[in-house]
Amino acid sequence: MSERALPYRPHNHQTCVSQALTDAQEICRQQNARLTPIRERVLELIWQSHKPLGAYDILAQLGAEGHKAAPPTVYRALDFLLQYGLIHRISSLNAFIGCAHAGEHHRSTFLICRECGIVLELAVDTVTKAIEAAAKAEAFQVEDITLEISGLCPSCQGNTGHA
Amino acid sequence: MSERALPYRPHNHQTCVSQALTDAQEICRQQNARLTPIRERVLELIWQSHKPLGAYDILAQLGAEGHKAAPPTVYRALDFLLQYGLIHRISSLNAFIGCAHAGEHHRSTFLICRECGIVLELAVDTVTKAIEAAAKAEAFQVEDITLEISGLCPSCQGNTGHA
DNA sequence: CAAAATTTGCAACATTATAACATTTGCAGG
DNA sequence: CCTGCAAATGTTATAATGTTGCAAATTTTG
Ligand SMILES: [Zn+2]
Ligand SMILES: [Zn+2]
Ligand SMILES: [Zn+2]
Ligand SMILES: [Zn+2]
Repeated sequence: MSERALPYRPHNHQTCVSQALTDAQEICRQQNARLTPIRERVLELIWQSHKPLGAYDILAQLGAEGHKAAPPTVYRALDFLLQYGLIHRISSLNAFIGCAHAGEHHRSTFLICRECGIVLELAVDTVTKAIEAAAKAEAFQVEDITLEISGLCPSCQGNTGHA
Repeated sequence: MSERALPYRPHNHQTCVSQALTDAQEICRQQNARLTPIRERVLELIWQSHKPLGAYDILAQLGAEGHKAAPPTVYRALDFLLQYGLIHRISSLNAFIGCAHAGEHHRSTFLICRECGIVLELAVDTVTKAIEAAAKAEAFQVEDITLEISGLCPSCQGNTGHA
């Protein structure tokens, strides 16, 4: 698996998309899961940028390209993609983003730029360890961690809207 | 400020409520903010348990006690309480919970029991430090942290629904 | 091919949150 | 007191997000 580009900087994003789709196909094949056309298309739409996409944005884009779908179609595709770890849900934004570590067991940290909207997904072991230690100290059994950090990405610092 | 009771174990919860309301009054007085009857009542309703409360639950309870309010009334009260750090929003649940550290500058970690719904708010320095270090390593400027851990609280472990 | 299971279509509905504008309330200056 | 402003609340409507239930189509299995 090749190194991923940093989302903030200009890069050949088509590579990100292709890689994500290829990985998804492989992951689904290994688990006998059916990456149907709709599911694959939704995944591709989510990967169209490094900004999270809302369910109704997906719905609108599907509609614009002729496939007039209803909400359940989109939510079911999203459920599938979540289940197989191909996307993540960003709770603080009610939106979805492609997983940058699909296939790898990981706990994610999301750095969300409030200015440009780009999200960087990290899997930092020290953070996970600190969180799990804190939970353990309270005898709490961790199942799922939602860690979303809002702020300014490197590109947007200094670009304070005084223009 | 006295030590707080652990929410999982039986305790005189009225003490939690009284303390929260007293603290809120003091905090608002210091900042020349008006803790109006509606705002205070919403805060009290949120503190009625250690489980997060949805905006429409609040709305229903206000209605049940004669004050037939509309959504904006509740959301405005919630905005006020959020602004002055008297409550927190739990993004993963679309619900609100009383702040256990009102008046203290802190970064919160929420331990959310999926079984009983009780939420424990922690302010653990090692976690905060690890997160800030991870963000700094990416040159990301942190403004807000959402950290919500879902799992089983001590009381609910073992109570696996085979009854 | 036929039965079973999964996936999709579709209509209605539920929940959460906000916009826009009118009215009331609290408070300061005259 | 009362007048005028700003903050807070009331009211109505609507937007945004997410779910239920059932029917039709598709895929898998035997
Ligand atoms: Zn890219
Ligand atoms: Zn940015
Ligand atoms: Zn209590
Ligand atoms: Zn519990």
